[in-house]
Amino acid sequence: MPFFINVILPLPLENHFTYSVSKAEAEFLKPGMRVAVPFGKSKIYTGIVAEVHQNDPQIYEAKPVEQILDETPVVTEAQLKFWYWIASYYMCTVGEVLRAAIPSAFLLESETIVQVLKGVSINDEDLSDDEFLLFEALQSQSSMKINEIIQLLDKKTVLPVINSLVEKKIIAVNQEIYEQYRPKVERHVKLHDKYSEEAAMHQLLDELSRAPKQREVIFTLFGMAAKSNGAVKVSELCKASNASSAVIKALINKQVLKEIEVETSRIAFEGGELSNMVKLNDHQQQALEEIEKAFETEDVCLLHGITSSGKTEIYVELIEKVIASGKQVLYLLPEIALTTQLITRLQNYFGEKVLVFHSKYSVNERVEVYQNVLRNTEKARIVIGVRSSIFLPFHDLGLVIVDEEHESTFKQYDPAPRYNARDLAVVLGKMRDAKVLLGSATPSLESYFNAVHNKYTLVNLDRRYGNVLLPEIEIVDIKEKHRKKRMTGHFSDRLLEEIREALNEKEQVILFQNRRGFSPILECNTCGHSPQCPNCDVSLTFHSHNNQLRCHYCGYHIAMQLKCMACGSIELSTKGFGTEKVETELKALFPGHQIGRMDLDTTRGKHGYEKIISAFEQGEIDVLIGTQMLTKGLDFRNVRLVGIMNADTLLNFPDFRAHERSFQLMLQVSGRAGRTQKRGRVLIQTYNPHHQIVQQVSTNNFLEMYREQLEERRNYKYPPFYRLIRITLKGRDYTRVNEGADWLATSLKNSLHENVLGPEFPPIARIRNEYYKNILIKIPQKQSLAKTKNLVSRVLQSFKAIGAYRGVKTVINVDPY
DNA sequence: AGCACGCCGACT
DNA sequence: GTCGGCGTGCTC
Repeated sequence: MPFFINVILPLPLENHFTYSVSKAEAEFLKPGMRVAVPFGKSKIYTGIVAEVHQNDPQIYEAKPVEQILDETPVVTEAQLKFWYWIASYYMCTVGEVLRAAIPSAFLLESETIVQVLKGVSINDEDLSDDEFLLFEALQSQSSMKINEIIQLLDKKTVLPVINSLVEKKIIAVNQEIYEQYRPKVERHVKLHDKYSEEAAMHQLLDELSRAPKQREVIFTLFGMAAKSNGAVKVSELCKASNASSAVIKALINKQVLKEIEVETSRIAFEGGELSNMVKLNDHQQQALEEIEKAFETEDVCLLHGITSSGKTEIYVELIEKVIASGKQVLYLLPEIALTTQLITRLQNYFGEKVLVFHSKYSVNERVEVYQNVLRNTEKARIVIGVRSSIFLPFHDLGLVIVDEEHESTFKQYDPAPRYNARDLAVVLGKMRDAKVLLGSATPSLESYFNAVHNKYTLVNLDRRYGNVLLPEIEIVDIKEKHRKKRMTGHFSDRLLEEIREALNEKEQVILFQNRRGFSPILECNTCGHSPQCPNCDVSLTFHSHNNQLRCHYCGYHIAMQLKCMACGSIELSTKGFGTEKVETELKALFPGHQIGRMDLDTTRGKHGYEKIISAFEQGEIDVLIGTQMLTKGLDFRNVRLVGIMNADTLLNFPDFRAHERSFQLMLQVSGRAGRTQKRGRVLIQTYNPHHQIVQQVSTNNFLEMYREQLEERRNYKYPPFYRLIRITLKGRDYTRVNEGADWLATSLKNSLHENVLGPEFPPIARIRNEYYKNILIKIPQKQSLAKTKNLVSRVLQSFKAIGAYRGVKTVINVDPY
């Protein structure tokens, strides 16, 4: 009886694919192993074995697997189960989950390689120009990839050329599979074995008497090798002996030194003293005890601890106990780059038991982290990571901590799977019998609701560490200030006064300006026209540092215009304001002080953030202007004043979570002020000083915000009372998108009635020349989630079958955030 | 998602 | 008349 395997391919395809294997292979293969399989006419993909079975697929003939890539599974059965859950909940394919879940270096893809056959003689006249060009190129390069050929011939369809040459028996094509992961090797050298005898050694030194540099190297090597059993890193030897690598190379050539390559880890913890456990204060101790007590019977706990109340120390205590019991800990953070301070702290406590899983890590680094977790090594006791680390192959997970659980970056927006790592943490916790701790100074309404309704246990921590006072929050009515002419650019007299005072006392200031999306746009004073992006429905924004007009959505840019593009007038002005504008104004107002800016533009590059942050920490920057990224986890000691330039842009955002977000954001920024004994001050500039959210921020009244917003959510049927599924339609053809959206909404309304909203154009209805339209489905608590999703899939399937709506793509987002 | 096969416009 | 564009359908 023949054997088969079902394979998950990293593609957005619903079906599973069956391949045939031999009996021996069937016995060897286990779910979770990688196999290379042919797919389609010419491609080879890496897939994960989902099942080994003997059910012959009657309707087609299964192809044999190309190659087995693993000796042991790289994906555990528990992970597979988790993947299927995710695919079903977030309405995507398992293949898409696979893509997101394992490091891309694990997924080798085939590359077609073209080579000239040996000993062919050709007749020029038999070949077309392109064929000849390719043949010529292959004379010098021996092999070429398809992409290279496309570049060489400068056209898209090169296959006919290749096929023709294959037919003429001039070239051959091969599939090559690349193992992308390469272990990192370091060059070490040691003394050649023949010098182990003392006599030989003396002779060598005599021989080298006329080569002082080389002698020096040998002596240095002695000194170093004593400590490291023989072999020494080349780079270190160079440094220590002050010799160039040429000297060492000469010694290697003379066979005095022997070169060896040592595999090393890219993710090693680089030394550093371990610090002792911090002593918890009474409030922290109490919170810790409450959490531990809750975990005796409950699975999920929400820690509501105000900013700088010392949540991290509580985490550390919990982690300590969990790893002592031999289990693993996952610590999820919204953005790693912004929390280097926290990572350093944890590494100081736990040393090399901590692994970090970064979005900016290279593929190789990711593979190493993954493999350490898979092998359950000593390094992988604690993993700190961003949302994707929820997919790591934990063996024995004891605790998942989701820090800053309200953060929207836990939700993946694009591509599928559009998962929320915070929610998945709770699911994973259930599946793996691990405890889950959600922590935040400003919990999300959803989590707080769950806590209030006894789904989670709520633990409060409302005292700042060291009893630091909460900052004093002052609201500045800029409408009033404008009327009284007390504004200088975007600064009110109050704000300027406070900045001046802080600077005089050599203290630092943070100014918060929401998103660069509100950067200045160019506007003609004569006709009011402002330059638009040709591909998207947005105005181009002005960037002064390179004097460009830029689209944030597609990257389109043109040089700054001197004349209005519509009427030719030269009277142009910039409207709206972003971080750049604030910076310019401030520099003019405080010429003697260092002013820094932190936003997407200035933090580009691998160490962008760190540079700015450390410059601020070192006091090289007096005033730091920034966007959202300032709000997270940074702990600056000397910040006296935080200014929120304009609260209204936040509040008026067209989203049902806008108010909740504004509250969270403003409170988080405020938390940056006065983290030491001296009381900090926060100034909020707004046109709506009586807005309830602004008021609630100023009185730090989370509960009132929670109750009020919850009431709105109830009234307008939003989470946590209703669950949401958003369907986005997009396509190049405006009419098709429109009509398709109408059809889809109508069909859904047939069964779901008033709980289908839209279709509506999103705020930006066209991006990269594609038109967008949204349909929102609201699911009441008592309505079955699974049944609703089933219905949605069925309707979508019929939609895709309608010819008139061809070219309209649909995107499903479950629990949009 | 890719990629091949198939049908219509701008060139030799 | 072909070359080369993109639109449709399939992939175990």
